[in-house]
Amino acid sequence: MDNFTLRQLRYFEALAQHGHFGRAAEACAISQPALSVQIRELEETLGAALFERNARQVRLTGFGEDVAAKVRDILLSADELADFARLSRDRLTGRLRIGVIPTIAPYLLPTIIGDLTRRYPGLDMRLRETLTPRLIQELAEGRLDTAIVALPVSEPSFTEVPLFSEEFVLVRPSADADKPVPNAETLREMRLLLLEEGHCFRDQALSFCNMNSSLPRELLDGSSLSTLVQMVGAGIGVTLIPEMAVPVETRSASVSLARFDAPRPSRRIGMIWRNTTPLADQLQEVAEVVRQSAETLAGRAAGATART
Amino acid sequence: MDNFTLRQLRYFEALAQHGHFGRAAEACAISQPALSVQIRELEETLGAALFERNARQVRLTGFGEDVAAKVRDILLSADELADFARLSRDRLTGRLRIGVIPTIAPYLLPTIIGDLTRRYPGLDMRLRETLTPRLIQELAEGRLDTAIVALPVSEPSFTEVPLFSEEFVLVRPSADADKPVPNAETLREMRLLLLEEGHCFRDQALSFCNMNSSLPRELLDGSSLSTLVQMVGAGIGVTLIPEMAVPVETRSASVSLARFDAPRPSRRIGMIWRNTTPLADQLQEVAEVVRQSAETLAGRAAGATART
DNA sequence: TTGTTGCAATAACTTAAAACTATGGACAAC
DNA sequence: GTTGTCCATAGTTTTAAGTTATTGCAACAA
Repeated sequence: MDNFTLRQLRYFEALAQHGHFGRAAEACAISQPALSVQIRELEETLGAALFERNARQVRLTGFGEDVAAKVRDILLSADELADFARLSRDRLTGRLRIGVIPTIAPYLLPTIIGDLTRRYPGLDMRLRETLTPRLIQELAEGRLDTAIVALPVSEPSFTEVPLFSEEFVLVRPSADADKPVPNAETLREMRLLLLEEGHCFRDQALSFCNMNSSLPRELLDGSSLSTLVQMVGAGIGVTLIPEMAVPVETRSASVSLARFDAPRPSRRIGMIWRNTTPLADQLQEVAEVVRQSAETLAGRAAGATART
Repeated sequence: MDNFTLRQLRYFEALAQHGHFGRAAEACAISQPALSVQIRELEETLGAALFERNARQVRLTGFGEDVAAKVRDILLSADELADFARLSRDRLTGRLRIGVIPTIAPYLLPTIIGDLTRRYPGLDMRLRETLTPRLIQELAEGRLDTAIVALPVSEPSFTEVPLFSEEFVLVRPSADADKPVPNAETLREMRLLLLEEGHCFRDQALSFCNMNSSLPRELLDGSSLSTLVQMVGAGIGVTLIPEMAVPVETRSASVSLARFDAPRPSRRIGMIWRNTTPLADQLQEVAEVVRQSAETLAGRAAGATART
């Protein structure tokens, strides 16, 4: 087996360079006998003499010269590894895999991508948009580093940190703009358009009306908030969308917005990660950046809602 | 400073591969706590977590994956070094720098180059032809590994091994073929052509006649044995050449050869190397190959002399 | 020859590193 | 709860690497 050590290779390089045991030892900050022993052991492991010692000088053998070239290569790679580690230390770097639910992703991502790359230059951000159960699964399997979802998730192996709350806004045809704002009960009488099954936002909306997802209802499910708003604009029914979606989704559709009276429906959005992730500290930082991005966005959204 | 060890890198690779401390430790033939400690120390040296440990599995972090790639590279280079050493062990390999004096080189080299490359495939042989003093200097300085010269050299720092003796043959014009063979005294009366100063063979020839090199003589010095023989052919004088040169140098010239009566002039040819060279064992082997090459050559030379 | 000097090797010993066994604590599964 | 798996920690022993002191060899000057 080849059990020489990196230390021996460093000593070897020093001796090859200085051609003198005493000075090479000094350069390595060890005593001359220590160097002699390590060089001898390296020669024994390799099975051939690396140096020719004579009374006036220490010189590499032909074999030693060949070895020296390879040793330089190894030590260079080792130093590069150390450098790489030093540069990565205490810094969020390399790959960061973030999962986001579909009712957040289109509105929040454009902002946070910019904010995060600005905050962490050189970060290789990989984004995944899918439904909560899959995000949870991928996070548990280590295929994601973190996810932005609606809280609570209640997985004991995950840490949750709240980011913000967002209220739900009623979207109804422009014609209804002057009608009174319905409450949870009256909403149940209306034709409520919802996202298809699996979206957490669907359940959150239903829960506001105290309705059960699995009850037989006359339903028209949309695959995205955008679709739902278009359907409302066509006079097919009403829907709820999260506040954050308002500026994007109601820009071009002829619909009217209405805010509920208290208790207003809302949901809490947060970040989750594995309890065991070594990135916990850095993810706390990321959460803070996301929180601020969302705050900025909410300000704009509120403005948009007010104008409508 | 970066003081991780190759051992830690090997353990790291095993753990990255197995994803399980117990099994990785087994693969490394150490106990599980030993592995845990070494991995922890590697992580401390690098300043960041390499693995995420949880109850069911051990998984590389993003940083760990980057490190794993670099570690593979380092370990590969280390293994290559070990392989290279193992292949070189006990085998004459790589560069071998041989010096030869000019009165031997043209006759011996063609044969021994062939014999040595046949005997040591992959040997990178580098030949140097020059006068003895320079060979000695270059050998002492480590710019040659060995030299083939006339013995004795009497350098206490060199080891000498005899290869063979060769007699000197008188070369005289064809017209003199039937004259009696001169002895040392009568030779002194003839016009003796010699190599220029610096060639050991010049001194060896002179010493046979009990003449001093520095004595004022009517001389015509040649720069090679070939030149001398041509001059003899032109009737300018007589010369001595070593037996080994006979087949090559007298092939085309119209000269006659004569062997002296006892005591015949001769010289001993041998190989020398630094006492301290680690190649001593291999050079002994080389000497044996050269000796046999010379023997073959001498047989042919004797045949040629007889025929003339 | 005979010190003397410079330098690497060796010896004897100490300190540091790495291994072992035994045990503890977290967590998932039953 | 209880059990089993698995990694971390503790305490101890073994091995590796370093120290100082000394020896031995070769070169050089007297």
